[in-house]
Parts: sequence; structure tokens; C-alpha cells
Amino acid sequence: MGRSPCCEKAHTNKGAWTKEEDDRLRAYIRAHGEGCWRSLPKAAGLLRCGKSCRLRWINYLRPDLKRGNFTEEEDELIIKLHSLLGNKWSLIAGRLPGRTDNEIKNYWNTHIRRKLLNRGVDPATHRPINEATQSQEAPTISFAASSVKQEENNDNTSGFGEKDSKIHVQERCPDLNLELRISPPYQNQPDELKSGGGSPLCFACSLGLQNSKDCSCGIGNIGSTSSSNTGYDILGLKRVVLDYRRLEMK
DNA sequence: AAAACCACCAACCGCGATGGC
DNA sequence: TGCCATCGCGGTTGGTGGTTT
Repeated sequence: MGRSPCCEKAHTNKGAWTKEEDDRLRAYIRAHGEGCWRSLPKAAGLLRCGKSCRLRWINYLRPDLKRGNFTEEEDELIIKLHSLLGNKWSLIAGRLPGRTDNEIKNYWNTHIRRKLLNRGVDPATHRPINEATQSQEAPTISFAASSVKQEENNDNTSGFGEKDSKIHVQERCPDLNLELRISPPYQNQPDELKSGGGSPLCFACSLGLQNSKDCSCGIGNIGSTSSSNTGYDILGLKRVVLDYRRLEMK
């Protein structure tokens, strides 16, 4: 049995959204909130499928979106995150305030790929292109404790779309915890966290490896709650955007 | 000036995950 | 436990505007 269509296609518009459609969708979500995309088009008086409405809202109409060019810092952050997460655009977008997965995906394919190629780096593996044909050893990032915990943590790295990225993430950061954390929006965090106060984290802690013996800042030895108190996240970023928007709609 | 080509990005499509019944 | 509806994600496509020939 085939999958049923997501909506009745006979009476739905396709293609570019008009201003009137945008206004209707925006007004409806302002009044009723996100959620139940299936029934939204009818309720909002839109001849669109729910899927299309959701995409339009998430990628274009959401008020917290940051439009405009990517900064150099964002470029580098995307590259770092991609080297760790692979083509997990939604996860990468979760670390970039105001950016959508679609936007980042497009930006990667049009700008960053070329940028990396110009640097002589393979955008798929993040290794020097020359090295691609050489030995598969010499991972980019290594940890002393990697071999110990590799088996325990294989579950945390499952689900990567690209086989290559899965392999390389495991090689480079075998005990890297890639689980998403739900945390309050940045603006709701204590002042000392906003201002970057507190002890600086070592690289191991910034990667979520508080229990690693590679921890050199001492935070990993304070206790299991230390990481949640730092306000920092993978790559040493402050937790910023991964807020409860998506949870609230349920 | 016009055609061909290129780059960008919004939108679509298909599929896996999830939750309710 | 299995089925179904729905959501969300990642890959891909197609339209549009800019640039080059």
C-alpha cells in the first residue's frame, strides 16, 4: 500500500507564495500559534497543504529569523558543526540563532563547499583533498579516552544520514555526546552566563566530555550537574537558540 | 541587445520517526 | 502489536535574477 498524499492536491496552490498568503498565514499563527499543520490551511483559509505552510513559516515568516548575509563567524561555525554532525542541518541550525536548516543547507551547497574546496579541503570529510587517497588513519581530533568509551557511545552517533560522516565522527570524537539538549532561550539565562562570566572551559568540556580524563579545566570533576550550569554547549558555544518553541506547539 | 550560462534560494518531494488508537 | 496520520528532515528541483559571451 502506498503512502497517502499529505493533502488533497487537487485544490491546493503550489509554487511561490503571494503576499496575501503570507499575511494570512502570519495572522493565523499569531492568533492561534503553531501546530496541527494538517488542519491549519483550511482554518486559515489557505489553499495550501499543511506541509507547505509549515515550510513557509519556518523558513521565511518566523519573526525571529535573521535575514541577510552570513558572517565570517557563522561560516566557520557551520564548518565546525558540519565536521562533527555531517548533513544534520536541523541540528546545525539549532546552534545558529535566527538561521534555518534550509538556509544553512543552501548556503553550504552554494558557498561553503566551494570555500572548502578552494582551501584544499574535502567538504564531505573535512580532510585535505590530498589526504583523501592516503591512509585513513590520523583523525583530525583525537582523545585519549576514545577507545575506552567508543562502544558505549555508539548509540549516540546513530542516525547519521551520510555513512561517511558517521564513520568520521566516530573516528574523531568517539565519545562525543551529540544529543540535543533542551534549554531556556539565551535571553532567559542568568546574567553571568550571558556575559560569558564564569570559568573558561577546556576543549574536552566544551565538547560535552565533562567526565573525560582530558578535562583540564576542573569543571568535569565538580559533579554531574556542572555542564548544565555552565551555559556552554558543544564547541564551547553558549546555549542559545534551541529553545522550547517546538515543544510549546504540542 | 540577445542568448547562454551561472548562482542562488524558495519550495517541493519522499521517507523515516513518532504517537495515538 | 499493528496500522494510520502526522510531523520533521534531508535531498532535489525549478524559477529568477545576475553575469558573461
